[in-house]
Amino acid sequence: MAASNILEQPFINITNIIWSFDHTTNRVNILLVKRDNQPYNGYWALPETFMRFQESADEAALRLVKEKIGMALSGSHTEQLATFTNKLRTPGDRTLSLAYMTFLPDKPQLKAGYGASDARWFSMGYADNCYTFSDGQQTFQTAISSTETMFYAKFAKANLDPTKHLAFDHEWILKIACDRIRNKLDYQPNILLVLGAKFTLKDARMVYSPFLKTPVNKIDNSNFKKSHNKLFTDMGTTTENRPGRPARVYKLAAL
Amino acid sequence: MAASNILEQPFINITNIIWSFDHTTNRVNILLVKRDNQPYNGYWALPETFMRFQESADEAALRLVKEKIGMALSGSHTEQLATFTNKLRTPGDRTLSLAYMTFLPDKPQLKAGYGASDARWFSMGYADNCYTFSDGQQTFQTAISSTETMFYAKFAKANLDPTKHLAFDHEWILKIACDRIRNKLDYQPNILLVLGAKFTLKDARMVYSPFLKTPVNKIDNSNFKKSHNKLFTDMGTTTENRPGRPARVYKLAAL
DNA sequence: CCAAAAGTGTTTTATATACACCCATGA
DNA sequence: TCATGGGTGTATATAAAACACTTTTGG
Repeated sequence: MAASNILEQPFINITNIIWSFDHTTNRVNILLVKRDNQPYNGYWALPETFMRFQESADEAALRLVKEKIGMALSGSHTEQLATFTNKLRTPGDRTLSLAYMTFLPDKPQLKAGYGASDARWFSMGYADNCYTFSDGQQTFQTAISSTETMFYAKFAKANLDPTKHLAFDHEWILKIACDRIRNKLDYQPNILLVLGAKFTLKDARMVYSPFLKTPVNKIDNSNFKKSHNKLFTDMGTTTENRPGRPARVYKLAAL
Repeated sequence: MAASNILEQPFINITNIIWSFDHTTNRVNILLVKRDNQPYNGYWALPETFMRFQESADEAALRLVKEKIGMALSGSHTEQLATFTNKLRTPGDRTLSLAYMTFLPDKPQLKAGYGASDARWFSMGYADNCYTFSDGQQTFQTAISSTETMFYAKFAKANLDPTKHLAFDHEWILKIACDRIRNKLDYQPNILLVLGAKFTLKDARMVYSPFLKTPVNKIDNSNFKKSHNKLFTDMGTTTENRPGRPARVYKLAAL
């Protein structure tokens, strides 16, 4: 595609990291799509859309969720991550990405199609230097580089294998996303919205686990409750048919 | 792929909050310019520029600094704040702002001109609900609203007085900026770059003071040192000709 | 009554706050 | 040697971490 428009400004792209939680595997997930167009044809990538003239970026992010998963959400589930404008991030044309994160209250089945050849949930894990996302067959990981310049310097030189790497700078964007969520875990854990309206403390610890790179049973429930009870509101008790004392349920406290 | 038509995507604007420190008044300052074109002609505003096709947003922010103050800076003095895309933020045309912050190592004299009818330093203070910025004649303040929707709802209805209010949503952008700096004061106080290469603990406390909404002498030097010494590197002692023990000087520790 | 799941309490340790005291310099 | 500016130390309060213990359910 040839540059450019009259204004000589880059294209504006919305990139959305869509988070969910699988209550059977107790794992945090993100949505990845397999690209069906150039550039990076055949690569897995974060869902993207171009921004339209008569919408805000937040609205575009929500439209993307509706297009990909057919789920209408309120703005309270979406937040801005950052804007990525490095010149090396797109081959050929200049495109900048406004990155958002959406926290789905459940994990819907994915329909095929919608402009991509495939769309799947990838469950989150962690390694020493990075976070991992796997669908059982393929595993991708967040960028290792710690600074933007380091990342793009490597990135521009590399010829990426589509079975090991995501399209564009999406491994960098994902790194920024995971770091951001981790930093907000102790004062504004919006990531818990993936648990739906109510959750138990164990649910919450299972969400925290990969971000803290700590197994769930290593996160002490007593201490966890004490340090986070300002963030949660008690909503009563569950009635589940299983051995053991029923757990209390909480919701995120209003800021 | 759509979007190559300029009518289908908003304009991209770079807004830069340029911070400095006045060593005679011991006050933190920001640069404001008086607009000389529509919209908001005659209003004071944050410095802005349109983004060019062959530059990153970070480069555009640095170009803006060079145009406004004639100072060539490295990227390490600039950081991204957020991107503002609300539909109500610009009358008529849709324009989104990529907001950056630049921390100048000193406070240069401002030359007139450069596309604005005036450009001045405004020194920072604080009131109960907001931060204030004054040049001695006029005082502007950061937005009072606590959420984005609240701010823009009020903003769209108001007919703003140019002697009391900044152009566009700049009072909101400034609020986000001050809040961000405040939050990072205890783990990544880049705002201290306004003090130049070296600074004393008292200098640092004078920068912290308005963000914490606390008078300098209420910030205990002993405790301040203990809780921030991981962030600072000792660089020796000053030799100033004034009564009192010479202060140690520090620089920001490398992350 | 036992095992499983969850919640409570206590001790230890680290960090934050308040405040008293000591040191180095110029006049 | 005194006032001024700056650094050091201690005692107290508060919060974090580790871990032992009690409660509630199903079988």
